[in-house]
Amino acid sequence: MNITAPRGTKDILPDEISRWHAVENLFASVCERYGYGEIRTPTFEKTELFARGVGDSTDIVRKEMYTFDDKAGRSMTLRPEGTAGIARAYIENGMASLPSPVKLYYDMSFFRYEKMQKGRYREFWQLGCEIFGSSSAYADAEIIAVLDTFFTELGLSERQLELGSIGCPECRPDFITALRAHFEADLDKMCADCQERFEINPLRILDCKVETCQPFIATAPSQLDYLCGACDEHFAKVKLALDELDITYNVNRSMVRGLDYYTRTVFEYVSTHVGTQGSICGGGRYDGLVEILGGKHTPAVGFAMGIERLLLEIEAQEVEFPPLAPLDLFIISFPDTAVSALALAQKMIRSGLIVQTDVMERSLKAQMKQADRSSAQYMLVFGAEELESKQFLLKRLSDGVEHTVAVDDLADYLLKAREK
RNA sequence: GUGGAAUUAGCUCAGUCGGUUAGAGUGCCAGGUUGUGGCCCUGGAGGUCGUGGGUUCGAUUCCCAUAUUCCACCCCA
Repeated sequence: MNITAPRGTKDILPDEISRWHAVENLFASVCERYGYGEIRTPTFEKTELFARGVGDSTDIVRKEMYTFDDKAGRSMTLRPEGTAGIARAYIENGMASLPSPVKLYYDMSFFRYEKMQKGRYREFWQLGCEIFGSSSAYADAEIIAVLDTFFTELGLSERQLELGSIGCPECRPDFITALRAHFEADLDKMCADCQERFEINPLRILDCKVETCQPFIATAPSQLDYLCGACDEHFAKVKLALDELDITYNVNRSMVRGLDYYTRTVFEYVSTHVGTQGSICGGGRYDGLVEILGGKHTPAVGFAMGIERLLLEIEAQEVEFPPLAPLDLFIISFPDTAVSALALAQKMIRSGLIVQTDVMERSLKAQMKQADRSSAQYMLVFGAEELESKQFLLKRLSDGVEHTVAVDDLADYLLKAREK
């Protein structure tokens, strides 16, 4: 083995791709029914976009980005997430002048330099949605409704939605002050990471999993108790809308987000099936992002869902997919009819059928075996006699029943056979 | 970034207490006579035992390094 795929990347082979297509096609279908349009942004952007948009203090920006200088010496970065690039595109393309709200969805791959684990890759795919221009809690509710419909139609019955609010620039400082006050006294009894978090971002202490820190975290105040009037009202409205939509959720009093741009509503779909990477999908409101990137103040809300993790979850929950369309016909030929068989296959394929014929110049028996393994519905042997008579003995592989069909009726016959 | 485990055929795995040509199942290819598959039988191809060093008369086996994957942290989708 000479050259291998770079660490953290992987090939998706035909065997697996049908599941990807099923997920991606369903997602597109659901999004379009909710009135979202697809957007694709560049694979790399100026580094500054992520430094500003995602946040300098985040792990993503500090240690996980694939950053390089291009030949003109400009710093570029492979996109580590989608929202910053989409917000940039929203501003740059004057989408603010489109009728509000602007609803977008995407299906793109992202890059983060992380240590490999199950459900965690260096190039990974996300499906996501964004709504720009609405500050209403109903936009938050709709974003979650999109996901609920998607999961329902996918057949993913087991799902857990964690919901919280991290407040806004008005009320978060008060909460952080309260957090610091709470932890300060016992800080020396907590882990080294937490002591560092205390300085950099006390919110992160709430995420700590070290055993000895738990007692202090359990008694810590919650952002939910420190929401300002407007944030509190917003959160209540989101919950009300979800109740009305029959979407169950668990109010999580200690949710934290890794990206700086989140405000107010945050949510996450979690699972126990995808290793320690419990989060399948995360999202929330980011009212400040467009402004941070130089646009007009534009409220927005969105989510991103990891396709690889979703597929792990699908497998764990044994979700069934509709089987692939089977081969309609396998044409078996002899050396003197092989070219005619190719032409016949071409004709059938252009009628919309799925057809294969031998391109190995194999023996009759080997072709029969190939036809069998291809799980074709029908096969026919195309020899000199058939070339002469223009009649084929069509054999149904499931039971061996044979019918004589004229060449001109072949396509119709097979198309009708599909309907059974 | 920290700690731990694994790595033998395309795939799933045996095995060698250091010793001739490293095995199985499955998959792949062909044959079992001339125009009809699945089952069965026979044969074949396919491995520098992850890679590079070291110890040794001799290493796939022991030691070190490195790569990759997995697990726990960390982080996130």
